[in-house]
Order: sequence, then C-alpha cells, then structure tokens
Amino acid sequence: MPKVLLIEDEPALGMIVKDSLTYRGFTVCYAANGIAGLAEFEAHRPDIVVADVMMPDMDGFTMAEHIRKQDPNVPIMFLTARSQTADVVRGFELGGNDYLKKPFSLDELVVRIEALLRPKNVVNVPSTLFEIGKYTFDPAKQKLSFNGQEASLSHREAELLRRLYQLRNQVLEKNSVLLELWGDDTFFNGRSLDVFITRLRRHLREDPQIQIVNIRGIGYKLII
Amino acid sequence: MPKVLLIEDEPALGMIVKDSLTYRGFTVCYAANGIAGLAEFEAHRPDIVVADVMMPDMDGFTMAEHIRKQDPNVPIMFLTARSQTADVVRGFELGGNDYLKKPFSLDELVVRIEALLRPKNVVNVPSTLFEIGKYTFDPAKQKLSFNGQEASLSHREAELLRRLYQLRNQVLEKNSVLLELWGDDTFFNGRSLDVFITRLRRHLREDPQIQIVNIRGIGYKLII
DNA sequence: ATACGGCTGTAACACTATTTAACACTAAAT
DNA sequence: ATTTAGTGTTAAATAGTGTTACAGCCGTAT
Repeated sequence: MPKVLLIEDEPALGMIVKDSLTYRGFTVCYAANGIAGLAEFEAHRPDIVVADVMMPDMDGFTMAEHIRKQDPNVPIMFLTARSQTADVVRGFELGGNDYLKKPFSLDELVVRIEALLRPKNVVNVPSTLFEIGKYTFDPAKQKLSFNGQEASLSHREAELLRRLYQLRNQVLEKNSVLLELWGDDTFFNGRSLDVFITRLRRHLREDPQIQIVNIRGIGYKLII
Repeated sequence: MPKVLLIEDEPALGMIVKDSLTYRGFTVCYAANGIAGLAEFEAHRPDIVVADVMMPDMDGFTMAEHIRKQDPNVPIMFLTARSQTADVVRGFELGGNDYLKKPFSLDELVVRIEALLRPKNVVNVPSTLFEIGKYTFDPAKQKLSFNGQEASLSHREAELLRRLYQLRNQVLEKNSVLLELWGDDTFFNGRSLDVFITRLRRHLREDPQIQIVNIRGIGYKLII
C-alpha cells in the first residue's frame, strides 16, 4: 500500500487526482501548496511525491530541493503546465525522476507512479544468477557457490567472469576486456589479465567440465 | 550496470535523458556533439550508443561510421527528428540497431535500450563431439581423447582438425584453410600448415586406421 | 631410366605468448 | 599501527607458432 504525497494548488484537480489514486489503492496525503507539502512530507514520509510546479508561496522545484535534503532517494514527479524544457531540466537536476505535462490522463499518472515505485533491483535479482557448470555465480554479490560452499570474488574477478559467461563458448577478446576493465591495453595490463584468468581457473577448478581455454594472441573462451 | 553513451546537441533534452537513464541504473556518459561523442566513446567504451542524428560539426551517422571502425558490435540507436526513410536506412546500413523518432517517451527509450543490450546470440550450445576413428575430439575444449587419455590441442591444431573432419574423406584445400586460419596464403604460411599437419598426424597416430593423406599441390584429406 | 625442379615431411630451432608462483604495493578495515 | 584484501609486477618455466634446413618424393622432360 504505497503512500503518495500529492501537492497541487488547484483544489479541483487535486481532489480528482487524490480520489483516483485512493481508488486504485494508494494512500494519499494531500497538500495545496509547497509549504504545506513540505510539512506533510516530514510528517508522513511518503514513498513518492507528485508535485505541481507552479504553486503560490513555494513552487514545486523549491519544495523539491528541501525534500531532497531530507531524502535523496524518494522519487519526485512534477506536474507541469509549462512545457518549456528549461523548467523540466531544473526539475531533473533536482533529482525529480519524471514529469508529466498537463493535461495528463489519470491512467498515465498511475502507470508512471508505479514505474517509479518499482524497486529496480527486485526486477534484477532473479535474473542475475548465472549457472556455470556446477557453480552458481551472482555477479552483483560477487559470489561463486559450489554445492553449498560460497566463495567471494574480487570485483575484477567477478567482472571478468561475467564477461566470460556472457560470451560463453565464444571468444572473449583480451583486447576488449582490457579496454573495458583496465581502460587501456598496454603490455603490463595484459599480463595482469593473464593473472586474473589464472585466479578464475583456480576458483572454478572443482568442476572439470568448465574450462577457460586460451586462443593465442586473441583472448579466452569459457567452455561450460 | 550498463554504460550508455548519449550524444545529443540540445542540452535540455540531453540532461533530461541523462538523468532519466541514470535514475534507472545506467551509467551515462554525455557528449553534446559528434566529435566529443567520438572522444567519449574511445575513452569509456560504452555498452551502447544513443545518438542524435542532426548535430553541428559531425552528424550522428558520420560519427557512427567512425565508431563502427573501432567496434563492429556495439549497438547504436539513433534519435531522429527527421522521419525520412532514406535517413533511417542509412543508419541501419551503418549498423545502427534501432532508431527512435522524436518526440519519444523515456520509457520507450529505456525499453529499447534494454532490448539492444540483451545478449541474444549467447545460447548454450551443447558441445559437439566428433568421432574420429577411435578418438573423440571436442573442438570447443580443444581436447582429443583416446581410450581415457586426454590430450590438449592448441587452437591452430584444433581448428585445422575440425576443418579436416568436416570435410572428412574429401579434400581440404591448403589454399582455403590458409586464408581462413592464417589470413593469407604465402609461401611461408604454407610450410607452416605442413608442419601442423605433421603435428596432427603425431596426435592421431595411435589409430592406424586414421590417415591424413596429401593431395599434391591441392591439399589434404582426412581418411577415417 | 635418369635427372631435374618443385612439392612435402619432419626435426630442430627461434621467438613470442601464456601460465603460474611469488612478491610488492595500496587502500580499506581493525 | 597492523592486518587484510585486492590488485599490479616480475621472473622463470612452459606452450604455441613460425622458420629453416635438409631429406625424400612426385611428375615429367630428357
């Protein structure tokens, strides 16, 4: 039951939006101007802020600046009648994550609110587990597990393994991985990459099915 | 955490898109024109390029040509106000993988970027095993086994054996294999190929059934 | 048949790339 | 200040590939 703080100075529109959001299952706090909105924010700590830009006494952007100081992460959506991009840019610089031009449809508002509320990493977590032979590799946590045993990889190791996995059974070119991970491909970095390949081989040696084969002068291939 | 290089000469739109992508978890490098974009590409090696087409000093297509020379695989998406199909066709000829007509929604941009980043061609190919007489040859792992004993082949050896096997009992022309594996067919590479044939014969000598016979002036034939 | 010149087979060597252990350095954690 | 994890660097050993030399082979012209 996500909590929405709605700040809108035009009461008619405000009530319509509030009712509509309430009807769709959101808890809605409502304020009619920026100062009141700020007070509501502090009092109720909403999950998302939907704010009109043009309001008396304190506009939406100024209010957003204050909110940002208290919570750098809460998503803020601006409702704007002005279509000048300059204004929208200001909103984004304040960390507003979306904006909606009036007039807007209530459906669109809801869809956008839901998108902003969707925790990004919940979507990602199930997809980030790689099956590498008898191992399971979580590139986000940099963990490699083999029947219950969990080993931590360093960042370099994890990034390298991720690239190898994404191109599994194909050649991962030394060249490109050096540019991506090390930033250039000088001689010494090349040796460094070799060393990391050795380290990954050691990590993966429990499953003899898995091989990191060298393609001389080109790169490496992860065989599963 | 995919890296996006965004090239857009209109600063207002550029900032909006940049913020929006950043919020959704992308790392964003930003450039305001084609020349700067090219420099950013070389410096940061992004996973995907999103480029405006119409820009001062170097247009998106020209920039894409230069990027393609450095990386034939990186996806490029064009943002275009022009709807002329001719332009879009040119973009696709340069290997741009998608285009988006302005004005576009940020959600749509993100969906398309994610689609382009999704690795589509990496499927688990069950490694095919070749039966060569009493030997078993795994071209992916570059291994040759003979009743339990496993020997590693080098990459050149494995590639050569694979070609011989695929044309078993037919002639594999020196000429073509030299072009494919060595890149040209000069005299010295020709001798090199002879040497590799010798090495394969040694690897395969346990089964006298198997022969690599020479066709003078033409190539070799693997007889099983 | 014989000799010739261009192939081919192979060993040996040269040279470069890779593997690996060991150690050095740095930044963070204690 | 000390420990630790992560990463970079070095050096020695090993592996992969290219080059050369020489011996033998093949087809053919004599």
